[in-house]
Amino acid sequence: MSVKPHLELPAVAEAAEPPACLGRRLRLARERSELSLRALARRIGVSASLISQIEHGRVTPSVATLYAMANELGLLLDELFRDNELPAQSREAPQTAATVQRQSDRKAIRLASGVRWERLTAQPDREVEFLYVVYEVGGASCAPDSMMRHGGKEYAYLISGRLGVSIGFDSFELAPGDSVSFDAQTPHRLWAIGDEPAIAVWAILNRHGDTRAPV
Amino acid sequence: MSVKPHLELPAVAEAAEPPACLGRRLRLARERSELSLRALARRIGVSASLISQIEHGRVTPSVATLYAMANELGLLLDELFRDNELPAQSREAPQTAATVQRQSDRKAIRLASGVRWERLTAQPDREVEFLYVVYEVGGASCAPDSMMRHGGKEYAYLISGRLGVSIGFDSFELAPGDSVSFDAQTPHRLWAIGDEPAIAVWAILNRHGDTRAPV
DNA sequence: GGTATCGTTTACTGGCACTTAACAGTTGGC
DNA sequence: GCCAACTGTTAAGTGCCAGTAAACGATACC
Repeated sequence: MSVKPHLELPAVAEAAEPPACLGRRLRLARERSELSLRALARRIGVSASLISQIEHGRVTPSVATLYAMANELGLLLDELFRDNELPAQSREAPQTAATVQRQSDRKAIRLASGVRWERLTAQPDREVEFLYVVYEVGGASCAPDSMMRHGGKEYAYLISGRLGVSIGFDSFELAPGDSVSFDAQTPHRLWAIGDEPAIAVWAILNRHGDTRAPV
Repeated sequence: MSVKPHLELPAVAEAAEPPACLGRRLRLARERSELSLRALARRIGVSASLISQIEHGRVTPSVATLYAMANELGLLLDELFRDNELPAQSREAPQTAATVQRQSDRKAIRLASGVRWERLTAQPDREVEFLYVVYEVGGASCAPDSMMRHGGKEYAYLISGRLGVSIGFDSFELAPGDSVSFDAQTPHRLWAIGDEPAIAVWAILNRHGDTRAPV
């Protein structure tokens, strides 16, 4: 990062230096979203060539640009460049106990309403559903004028975006870092607020009968 | 972001523009960590004045710098600048049902071993512990040569950093986005790997007797 | 008083995050 | 065929701003 001081106290940590894989991931995400270079560029107000260069690692974007890209592609900044490179090492670890669920091979389902569920447990679990949920912009857990009811309890932690939560007659707006928990018997509805997808971790307990239907 | 094109297709979304509160949050985080400007600056290899300017919003840092700062302060990039400003609005919402737990007023406990637990539920919950856990660099759930056993089941989703997981005789290394789940009866141990804190969301189910003790 | 800290501010600059423009490879319609 | 409209890539140039050093005023301790 920039010129090193000549005769200064030694810098303890170098750290930083965005990983090389960052560009590759951005490209993968963009392709997954089926956006062309120019389409994405227009959406976030930069040139197409810049995107190309970023994806090729020729330049590192500014925070603003990177942030806008991540937003538009519905992915987390942190996931984006923690861990340098998908580790071939951890792959070698046998899936033995089958307790670990890698991000890359989660089972996912898309709901029509603009919500994506990704199961965080390797196998289906009878007691708990542990989920990574993405509420796309405009997405909601169910139709605008209806609410859910089912058995069990729900716990959620909002990672990013803004999530609208209606539980019974109360409504809340969650910001990243906020969390909710409630009895799933009371009618509830969740939806993304604003112009970025809302991303949350959910734990749903004992939804036995799973009478999942609008009340 | 930079000069606007003169006679070009209109940019659909402006987006981006790091929020003004970013600096304030960084400062709060630094003060919470009890690091001086210069100490932090030295750790991440930049000048102290730069940090000051960033915290005052006079400049926006590069990704590398911001990333390094977030790391050093043990906070998430996404939490850092999604949601512009702590919303006074959501404050006005009555804590009525007491289901929502705001990030800012979580109950936290620090374990001696370099692990911080923050409770994600507004009240203690008898069935489930829903937690935000930070494993500081070098932090671990228990002593290096010991493991935990207790009742119930555990579910974790790694938000950032790297987390070592030993369950029974198996060991794993989790990358951000990965998750684990296991029966808490089998001896287990968790620890941060690498030079950044590991941050995870945990759901711990029915740890009834809570005979939390090294096996 | 000295000499550590602490955080702040000024003035300067070098690099690089951006741009535009031209490029080559497709698809598809007529 | 050949134009048009799209894909992504690259070269060249520049303006800005993320970074620096250095001096600043405060507080604190001996």
